[in-house]
Amino acid sequence: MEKRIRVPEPTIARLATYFRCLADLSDQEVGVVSSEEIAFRAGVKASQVRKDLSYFGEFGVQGLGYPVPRLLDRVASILQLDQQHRVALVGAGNLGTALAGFPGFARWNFHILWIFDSSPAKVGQEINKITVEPTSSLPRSLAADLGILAVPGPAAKDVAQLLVDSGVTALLNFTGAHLHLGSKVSVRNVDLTHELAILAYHARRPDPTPES
Amino acid sequence: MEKRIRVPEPTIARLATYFRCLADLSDQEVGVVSSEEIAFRAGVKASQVRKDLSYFGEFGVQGLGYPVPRLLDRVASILQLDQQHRVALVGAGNLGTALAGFPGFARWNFHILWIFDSSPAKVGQEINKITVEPTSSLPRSLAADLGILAVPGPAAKDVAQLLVDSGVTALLNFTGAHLHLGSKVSVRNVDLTHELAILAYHARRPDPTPES
DNA sequence: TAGATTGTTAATCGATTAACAATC
DNA sequence: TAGATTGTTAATCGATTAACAATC
Repeated sequence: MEKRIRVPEPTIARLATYFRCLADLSDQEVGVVSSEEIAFRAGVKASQVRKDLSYFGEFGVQGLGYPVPRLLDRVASILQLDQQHRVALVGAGNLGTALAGFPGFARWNFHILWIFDSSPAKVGQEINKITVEPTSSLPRSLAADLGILAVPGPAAKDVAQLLVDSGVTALLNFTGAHLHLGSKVSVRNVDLTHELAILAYHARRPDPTPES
Repeated sequence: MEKRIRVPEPTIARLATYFRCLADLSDQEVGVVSSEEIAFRAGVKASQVRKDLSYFGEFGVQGLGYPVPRLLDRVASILQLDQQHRVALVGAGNLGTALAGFPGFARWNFHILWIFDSSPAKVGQEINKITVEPTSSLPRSLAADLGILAVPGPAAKDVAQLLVDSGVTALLNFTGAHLHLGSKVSVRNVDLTHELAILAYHARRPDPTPES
């Protein structure tokens, strides 16, 4: 790799998949793995794997493959999974509460350290050892790098801005609202009704059988 | 539109966004809307909107725009949001319970009618008026078109197969596992740790300032 | 009619894939 | 060395965008 080329977003997403595969291989004490094997597990082409990795350096040994522990470390470092991430969660309804206890987060080094809700009934309660604070206490300096939005749709824009003003630079948005927060803030939207709608389009609709 | 051309997957995803915008416009009693306005609300280009719609027919009036009620109907029909969808949910943990009560679903015509869990402690409980049944009662004929997988990762593959054997043809998968279920079954993966990992990559990493 | 906006074609852009020289 | 697999280039593929004729 010579020039620092822009890394495609799909590459980043696949890197997370590779990370999971590599963690599995590492658990199984596999020492070396080929791009072919990673590709098979991740459901992509081998050349895709090599191309994706090549954006970040050369991690393999020709004729052999990739040393699992080393590659796992490197991928973790690229995704910054080798450092703790402090997460602020807004919305302590059913979804927010489920997210607060989501077992996968801790294993990937994500730690929800703040929970906010606007309902006085929720404020003061403990969820997963965290005391729920009033959303009205925002904005304030939070030392959080990530934020999760699990509030009702109409509140989304305001709460998102409160989080940004509190220093959060990346947001996971479950509200279905379209947020415009400027280019300094990354947003990933998880829209559950959208997902079901896409599935509804496909359900029972056999892929067009090419006739002729 | 003449030939039945393959519709790109991103187009389907955007259609769901347009649907939401159109529903908003309809609530506001707006009668006609331009591709420009839809595009602005959806965060895409106007030509993208027109291209996306053109895969399914001609819904606009030159010089004027699109009649909102008619277009809303048509988009709903394309996504099959004009008919009820029966959903089977497996996994009644925190996440599953939150999904069972997710307010957005009913509004989009998705109805969770079955909830399964493998834990005897959960079976027999009522969640949102639905009695939790044992996962071991699957497979059986379910009259569900969609399935939601909210079980722990290791159980994912088996439970997915049980749902498919029960007649489900589309699956929303929260387990993070990579499912291979053949081409007749659509799968959408929602992987929360992946999303956070992608955000972690971007957090505090200013977009590469071109330094020329 | 003049102005506006669609539907569609063609150009552009960017990502995926195949192919292969480098090399362990 | 012979066999294998990487890293990278070039070809392919598919989606986005711009442009504009059609037409309300």
